[in-house]
Amino acid sequence: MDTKSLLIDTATTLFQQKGYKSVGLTEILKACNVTKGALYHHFPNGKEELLITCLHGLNEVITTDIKAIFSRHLSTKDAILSMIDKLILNFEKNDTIIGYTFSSIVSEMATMSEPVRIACSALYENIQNLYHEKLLTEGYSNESASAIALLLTASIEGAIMLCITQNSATPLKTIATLLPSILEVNK
Amino acid sequence: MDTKSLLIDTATTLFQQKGYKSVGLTEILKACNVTKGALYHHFPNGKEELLITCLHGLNEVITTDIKAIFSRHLSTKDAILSMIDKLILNFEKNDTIIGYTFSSIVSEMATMSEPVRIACSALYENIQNLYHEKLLTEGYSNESASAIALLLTASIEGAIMLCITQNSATPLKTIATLLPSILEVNK
DNA sequence: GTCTATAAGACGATAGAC
DNA sequence: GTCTATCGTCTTATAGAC
Repeated sequence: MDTKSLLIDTATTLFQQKGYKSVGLTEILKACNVTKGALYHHFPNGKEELLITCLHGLNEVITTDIKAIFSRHLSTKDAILSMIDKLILNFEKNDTIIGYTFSSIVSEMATMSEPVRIACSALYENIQNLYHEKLLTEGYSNESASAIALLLTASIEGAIMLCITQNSATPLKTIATLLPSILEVNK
Repeated sequence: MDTKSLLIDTATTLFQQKGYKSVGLTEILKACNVTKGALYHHFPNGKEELLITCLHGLNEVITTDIKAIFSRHLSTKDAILSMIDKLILNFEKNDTIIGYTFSSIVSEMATMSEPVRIACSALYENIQNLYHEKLLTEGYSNESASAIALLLTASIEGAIMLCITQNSATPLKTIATLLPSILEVNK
């Protein structure tokens, strides 16, 4: 793998695990055996540019992943439940959720850096759009589809935060039992 | 106000606005005209001890606030809607939600410091207990009351994160339109 | 494109006077 | 209980050799 991709991959994982400020450049560099010179060659504007690139990459990963899950399940309900199952498995393996959430970065950086805020906003918008489209194919109205897409995004992100705080996957499991009825009622 | 309380109040606001790592000790000290010597007299273990004290204080503030709102509204539905209204007002005034959320601290610190994680966990548990009790008085079963309490906490915290990311109160407003039906269905 | 060495500053924390 | 001065350490970022 080329140096640039290696840097992005390593940094993405570390940022998701520890947040932005807690991860030093030296830590990223050590983790993938790259030196400062190389980093500043690929990212002239330094750490923040690296973070934003990571967020763009995450956008693509999440999109293709959700699309794949959605194509395997006809109903939004089954698709969402399968997504949450994957999150739970991910959490129980790594003690943190890598690859899906970026709440640490959002809450740490959204008020500090406008470019980062915009990148995070695009990511959430993207996820909600995927939910929205799936709901439309099931006959939901445009308004209720977008409202439910938002509720799904919010409750899943909130549940992930509770999981991290409690050190347990229970919150995600509980959410999974309640979401089906929400989907049915608002159809 | 005594120096210790002044430090706690100032630090609480700053931590909620900017997160933990982004706020330097010097910034807190300048904001309330206190010197390093005084801070380390009241908090010998430094910044992290100050944070944990802030979280404990936040716990009491949130508890009394939610209890007051709950006593003014008979149904959980009305109480929650009134709570969200207050969050929206808070957000539109300050561009950040001060006094209620601590998501920035959770996601930044939960994986980094075990004492902080425990303090955050206690805070969420407390909030969920308040919801839980209120739901019990309305005749919800014990299990469904605790499940809904969790969903309420998760979806509101998630919505706050979306508000911060999008720089708009719309996510909270949307959540408010959906929560009533969730409360009715699971009764 | 990658390396090392170094700059310049911020950080949390401490010591000792008052 | 509060003050100032200072200590190490860590941080991001740069300069210049290869």
